[in-house]
Amino acid sequence: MRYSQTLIPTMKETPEGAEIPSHVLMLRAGMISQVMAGAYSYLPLGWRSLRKAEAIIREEMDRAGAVELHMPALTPISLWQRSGRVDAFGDVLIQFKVRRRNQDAHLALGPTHEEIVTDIVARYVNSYRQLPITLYQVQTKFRNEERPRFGVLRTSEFLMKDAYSFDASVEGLNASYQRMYDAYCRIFDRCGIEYLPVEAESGPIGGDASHEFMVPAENGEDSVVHCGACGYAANLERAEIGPRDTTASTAEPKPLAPLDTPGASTIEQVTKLLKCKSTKLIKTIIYTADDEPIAVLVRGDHEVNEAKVRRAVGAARLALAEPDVIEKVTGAPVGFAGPVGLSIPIWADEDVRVMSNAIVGANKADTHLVGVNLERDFSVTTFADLRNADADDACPRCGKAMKLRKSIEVGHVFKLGTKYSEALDARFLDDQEKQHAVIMGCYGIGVNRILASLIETCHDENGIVWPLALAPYEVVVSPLNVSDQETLAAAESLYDELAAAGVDVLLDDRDQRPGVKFKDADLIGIPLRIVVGGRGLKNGELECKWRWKADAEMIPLAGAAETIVGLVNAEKANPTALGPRAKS
RNA sequence: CGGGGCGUGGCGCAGCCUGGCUAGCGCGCUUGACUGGGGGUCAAGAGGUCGCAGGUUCAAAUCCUGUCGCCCCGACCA
Repeated sequence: MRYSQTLIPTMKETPEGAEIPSHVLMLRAGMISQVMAGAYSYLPLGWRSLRKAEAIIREEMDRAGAVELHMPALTPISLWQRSGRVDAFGDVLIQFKVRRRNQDAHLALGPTHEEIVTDIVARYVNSYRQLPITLYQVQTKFRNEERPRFGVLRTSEFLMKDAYSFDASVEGLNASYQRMYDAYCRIFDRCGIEYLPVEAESGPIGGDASHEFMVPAENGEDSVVHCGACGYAANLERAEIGPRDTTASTAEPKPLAPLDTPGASTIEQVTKLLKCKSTKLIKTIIYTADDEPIAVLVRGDHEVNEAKVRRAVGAARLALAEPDVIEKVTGAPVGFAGPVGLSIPIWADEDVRVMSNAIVGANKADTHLVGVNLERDFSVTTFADLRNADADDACPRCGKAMKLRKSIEVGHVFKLGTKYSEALDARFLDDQEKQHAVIMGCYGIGVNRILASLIETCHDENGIVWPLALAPYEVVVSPLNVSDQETLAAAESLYDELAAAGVDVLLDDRDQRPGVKFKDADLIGIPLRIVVGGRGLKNGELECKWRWKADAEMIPLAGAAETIVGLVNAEKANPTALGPRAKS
């Protein structure tokens, strides 16, 4: 492509409103253009990169035996009603009515496609002989995000690769899941992304049923814990916590005493009022577990993990108790609950075991108790791991301290089970003529997020540093002075040869000063830059520079195309791009 | 949904508090000349309903009210 004939509106300045590197650089490099909050046009350069990511995904999906199809973004609301997800999605589901033959057709834009694909399988797959099968598509998804943000990272319309596996047995599901998991690793490896497959909350299926593929990045919206020693990684909802600090306090037990704390109903207010650390408080939260009230205790600086509580208690349903239940159980308004004198089951996180002279709610309005001690003042029904993991918690595998890392979720694999196949009647007959619901898995990749997370971790002060795999163009040929016939002719013939050899090459044929061309090439991050200038031509040489290297090297003009093709192929085969280390 | 910020040529900003000449500056753009290895110089230009609506005033980019849009923090996120 000739630079003069495409549209690459680079910007010297950062548009107002863009703050994180991927957003700033995608705008400045002329890759995207905002249409409204949460919706972007992909300009030619951005579109090329997006298509490269898509192509890698397709190749690896196909290699893993998945079959591509294409479903509509437009869907009937009835499908979502059948699965019960109209309510589950709430306002996130974009729905509307259109007039058709004087009737209202109630439609929704697909936020994901479990219902649609399951309906297809329900229609056409009836026998175990047709299983297993994995179907996938690359499709635009629509979600009415409460708050679109961070450029292309969270938008209301985005490109997603979604795959769905259908199996006749749990063993089959496990095999399909593993194939997708492996394919995901290959995809992100090929994209040059540094990623972490983490254990994720798996919902009712339990077990090893869900992994998220996370890219550690400062501006990520999610947090994962990661053990640098053994590699254990999990999202906060899922992370187990290793051995706790069991050193009992040596402090002399103080007498139990009430204290007036008017209006202080939150941990923050209490710590401010009493000028104490939140680690001295015991947070008492009343839940209803299958409609029975229970109290859950965690240290003041910790957060209750509802999934852990639900599993520990063995409840099907767990919810924060309604205010009237809390008042009935504790005798106090919300914010003053405490374990002393409670008559409902008390579940406590392990860390509560070693607390002494704690501060708790007094089960009385505007009052807290100080000098509270386990056994003497209250007892706990059961101790368990009930809280979210945090930085410096011990790794459950090796016991070393874990780190908390902000991350971007780029992929998610999930064993679904029969939730949708049952709701939408996707059943098959086994070889005994017995009918079963098809067992499903679903696997998503945010294509836009691949680009954003790559840029987020691979840029320097001059711009994007693309790996060859995702770069919109692999090579840019820059004649420094296009009004010099010799320079232009040399650049054009090199450009023709490279293009003929199948290299994605951009010819910067603009009548611009060298500085402008260099700055733009760096900003848009083309991996290999070939400079055709009078200085080199005199010696029969071209300058050749990788975006991620500090220095250029000279190559002979004669046979330059072959040399460059060789360099590109070598880089493709064995990437040396600095990756995240290029970060400024 | 709670909190905060911003809307002024294509882009980035100043002006607003304390109302008053023809609304400025940088970048970009057009034309010409010079220049030609890291966003060059000179000259001449084009381009703005100051987000929108209403109000106050002799007079509104500036003050008041409403409204729309965008961004950030938090809550939420199959």
